Amino acid sequence: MRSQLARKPHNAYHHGDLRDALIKAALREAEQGGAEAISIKALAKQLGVSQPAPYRHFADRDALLTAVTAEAFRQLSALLREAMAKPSKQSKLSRLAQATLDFGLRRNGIYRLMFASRTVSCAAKGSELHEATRETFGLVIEALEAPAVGLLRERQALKIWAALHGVVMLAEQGLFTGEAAHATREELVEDFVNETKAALAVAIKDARRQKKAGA
Amino acid sequence: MRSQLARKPHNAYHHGDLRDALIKAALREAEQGGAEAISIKALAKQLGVSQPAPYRHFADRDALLTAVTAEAFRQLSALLREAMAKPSKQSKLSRLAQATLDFGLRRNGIYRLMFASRTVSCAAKGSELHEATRETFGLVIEALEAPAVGLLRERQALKIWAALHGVVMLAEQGLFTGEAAHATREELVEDFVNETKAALAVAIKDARRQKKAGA
DNA sequence: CGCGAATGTAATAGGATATAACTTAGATAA
DNA sequence: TTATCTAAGTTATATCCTATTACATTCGCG
Repeated sequence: MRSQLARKPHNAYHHGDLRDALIKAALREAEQGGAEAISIKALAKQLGVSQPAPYRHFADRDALLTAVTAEAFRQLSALLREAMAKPSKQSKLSRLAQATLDFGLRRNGIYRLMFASRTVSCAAKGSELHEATRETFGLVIEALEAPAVGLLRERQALKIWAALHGVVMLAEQGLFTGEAAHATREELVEDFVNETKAALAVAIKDARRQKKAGA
Repeated sequence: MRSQLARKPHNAYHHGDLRDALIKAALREAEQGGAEAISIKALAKQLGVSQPAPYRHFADRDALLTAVTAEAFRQLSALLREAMAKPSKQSKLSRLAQATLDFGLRRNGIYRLMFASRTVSCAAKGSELHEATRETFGLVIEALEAPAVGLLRERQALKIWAALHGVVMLAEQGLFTGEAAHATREELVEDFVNETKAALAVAIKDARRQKKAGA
């Protein structure tokens, strides 16, 4: 649907590129208040168009939220890619993990929009959103820097990804302030990272041993 | 605020015990659609009272949501307590973990209400909701069946709690359907449980060794 | 019994989603 | 170049929801 030709005017209509403007403005709104903070009416006013104008680009509020969520996933992917690319003495996985935590805490509302709503699970298989989430998860697998031994790699990716989300979730709930405040979020994330590395190392060794025994 | 006397009529006013009825009805609504599915107007209609009647018991929608969330946490606590109490060859931690996963998937909407909104983090220290969440987390610590060695026990509780939530979250997002579907949610949870046990055992041994060395 | 607080109702304001009918601008083709 | 078609936007409106205000009822207590 997005025109790949005509780069400059992109979708230049009466009032400019409303579709993209809506997504960007909605992302700004969600930054603090999450999905609830996104109001079609308010966005329209903010962008200087009439209140029903957005409905020319999105069937309903949910459709807008879906597009916004997809964009958020792409931004997260970009962030993770960047974190993994920059040279560092830390491992790729560690950098990805800390970047995810950072994203989840800094862009709190966006994070909730992405992971705490049912938007994602309703995304159809070929949809923009589905592709965006798969891309992000692909980076997690990449960050493991492990060969594809059986299905173990995917499993470890799932585990570290789950653990990361749990930490972000608890951090936002304030479970780290209180008697357990001694364990910083970063420490817990590093724990999970190390456990993942250890489990992967063991699994790979096992797989090689089996291969050798078989050969 | 809850009257501890007058058990039978409880708070029998004009139309019965509206406050509790609202909370229960709201929980029913949230069961499927999460917090968004809770409409004060609809609840009032359902319970046969006028639309503004609920405002006699809750300052606004948020106040109702907070009370509902607290009730949900108490229900989760009861479930976990039950799972931990029943005799089984599995460990307490394993039973707590699987029960949490079960709750998160079965009562999807309720779960999102509890963990995916900002309601909890806004709960003041002595509030009903805050107490309810602390009680639940207390059960996690209890399930570890570990002595209070330094702060390690709380840290392990945080970690397993975080990991569990991550698994529920990803499961609801459908990340387990697809190429990674081979790893069931239950398997991942059991992985985390075992890692927690292993880490605890090591930590306790270390702590004892240090104590002995010091003595 | 009667008074006051707790509880509930009717009326209403205000904000949000969404649809229908009409208008304008931009592209396309005879 | 102009007629026309379609995409994009506007005004008006229906519907739903939250929330407040002012008024009515009923319960319990002195």
